Amino acid sequence: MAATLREVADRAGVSVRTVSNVVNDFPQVAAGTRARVQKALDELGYQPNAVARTLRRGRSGLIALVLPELDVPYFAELTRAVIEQAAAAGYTVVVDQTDGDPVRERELVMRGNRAAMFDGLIFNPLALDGADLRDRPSSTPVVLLGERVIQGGLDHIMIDNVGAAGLATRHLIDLGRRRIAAIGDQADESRQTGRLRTAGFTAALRTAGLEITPELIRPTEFFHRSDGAAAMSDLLALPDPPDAVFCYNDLLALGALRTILSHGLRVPEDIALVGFDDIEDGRYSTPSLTTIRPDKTQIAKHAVQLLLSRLEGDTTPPAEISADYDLVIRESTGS
Amino acid sequence: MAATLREVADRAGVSVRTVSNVVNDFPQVAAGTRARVQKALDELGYQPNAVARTLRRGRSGLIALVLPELDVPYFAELTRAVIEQAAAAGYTVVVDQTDGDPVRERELVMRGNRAAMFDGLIFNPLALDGADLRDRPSSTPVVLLGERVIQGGLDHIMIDNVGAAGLATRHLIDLGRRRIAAIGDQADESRQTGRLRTAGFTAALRTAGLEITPELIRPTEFFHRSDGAAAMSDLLALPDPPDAVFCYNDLLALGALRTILSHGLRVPEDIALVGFDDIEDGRYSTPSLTTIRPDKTQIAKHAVQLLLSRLEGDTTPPAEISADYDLVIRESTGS
DNA sequence: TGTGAGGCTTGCAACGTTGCAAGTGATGCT
DNA sequence: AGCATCACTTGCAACGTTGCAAGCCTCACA
Repeated sequence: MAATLREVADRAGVSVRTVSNVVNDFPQVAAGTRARVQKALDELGYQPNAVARTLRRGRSGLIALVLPELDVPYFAELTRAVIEQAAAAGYTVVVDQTDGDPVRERELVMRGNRAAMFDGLIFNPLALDGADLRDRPSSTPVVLLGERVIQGGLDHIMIDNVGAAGLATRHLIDLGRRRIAAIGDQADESRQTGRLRTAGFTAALRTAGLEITPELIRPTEFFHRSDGAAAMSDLLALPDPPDAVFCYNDLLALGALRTILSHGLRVPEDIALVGFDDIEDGRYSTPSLTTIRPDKTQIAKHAVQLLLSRLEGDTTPPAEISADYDLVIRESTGS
Repeated sequence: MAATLREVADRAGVSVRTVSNVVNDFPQVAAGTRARVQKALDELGYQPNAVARTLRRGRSGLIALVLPELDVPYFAELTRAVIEQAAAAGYTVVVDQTDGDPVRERELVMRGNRAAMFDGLIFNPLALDGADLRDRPSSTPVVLLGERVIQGGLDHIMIDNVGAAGLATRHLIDLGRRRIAAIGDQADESRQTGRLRTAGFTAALRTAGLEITPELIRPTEFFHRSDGAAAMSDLLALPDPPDAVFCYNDLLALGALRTILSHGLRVPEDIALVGFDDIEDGRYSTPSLTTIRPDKTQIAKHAVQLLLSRLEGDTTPPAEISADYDLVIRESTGS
């Protein structure tokens, strides 16, 4: 098992170099020799050693996708899109999850191509910020995903969170709701997603001439179902509960939905609900979930293309690309 | 950037070998030399080249986890568990998804350690069977996950599907339900999961003296929400619809739930529902989902430990390990 | 002063592959 | 016959690392 070029060469009675030429389909090989070598290759079941090849060529054909949490549906769905895009370009994606742990993020991202065997990195940071990333010792190209504001210096694919949050909020306003809550604000300065969406939320309220009520803007530590359920409980305990809620992602919304229904209230009649991400779960909940749909395929496509162009030596200044999004209206706002 | 041992050695005025000794913390290095080398290492920001190291050492510290679909919550949650277990042992997991495509499965699994840079493989096949796998040319250790019956020859972690399906079915019988349906049977001989669960289902009915009604056993192509929704529509269109449904995974159950509720029926009053897998979604649906909970942590732990023991040269005969499971009763069967 | 031991450092080779440039032998042309 | 040409094949070196065993130097002791 595990034949090397050397062994194949001995069996075929040629030099190692000639076997390599056959394996790599170089034209300058006589038909007879090629056949003889091919026979030996088949008989020994030769498979090129990827590690040696990578060392020699300086390219592994692997790109790493580093995400906070794989079992968050948004990331799982994004991962699928990235794998598909990369496969189309002949690259294999390997995925790793950081749980947003700064130590782990740093470990994976900072040690560059020398340490890991990846040609490039697509990275959605939770804890690391621009300063951390700028002085990476490595020269492996990196493309960043997600909403953390990185002050320049690196390629970055994002969506317009302020605009998208505004769109979601306006939809609730247009339905005639006046006491609108938000779930998912984040106090922590380093978590930009929540802050940007809150900015869009309040801007939309202000534009509509509605009052901004701090008690209706609920922070959460994470964006999980349990956070949404807990925040919704708090909102329902208010003397004057909201008649609509904008949740900063679909998991929060699904958690909130569960809480609302278990209090005997109806969605959307009593409380209208909008989420964010358009994960599959939200299409099958009852009621199904109105949500902001970021174009995940586009995000993946941009990320992979940008990374590959860097791999091919593109040295244009770092790009900031905004992906499209739209509002998908479903039952939770009463379609 | 990307300093090599050679460059560090030149800067510190020592040999390459000595730098290597410092990097690897060999004791036989004089304190002064060590300090000087360490200084050079720091100044150049040296990071060992993992590819060269792997080539030399024959170990990469990477294990691959190959799964059908990453955006199926069960697999996403299992992935988290595997990553955690492997990290505890100092291994990094890279994940790849096959979509159950035999070509892709073969490509990833058959070309062995020579081709990929992984020390071992944890593989959940959908399409490949025992015969395919046995004559792998590679010597990379593999541990199989999932319910496909592999006729010996490889390590395999599974759960007792027949028993688990029987447990779920008995629960419905104990509730007094008499017209019990199943969703997720699979005609395709190669998809064992559905067949095993159907075996457990019918065995439980038979034991309880209930009749087996073929029209109540609905096959599906996949185990996705949409398959569950469609199958449930068919069941509701029967002249005499069921009063309980056992779905072969939670996604099927969530799809079925959506269909039931949208027909104005109640769960569990009109139809009781049991799923399988215990994904997080089922804990937050309304009603929450009664389900079979396989011990994912245990599966991951066994898989990683077995793989690592093979890596260390364990040559005991291939193991077949059954992981634990239990029944979690929630609202969908009326707790 | 010679010898051995011990502490520290080093050169060589190898992991398996491929780029480079040179090598071989046969063929064709003058 | 002599020489250039062509088609094909090959050896060497290198990618960056580490195992092995030898080497050097100093020091202690006789």
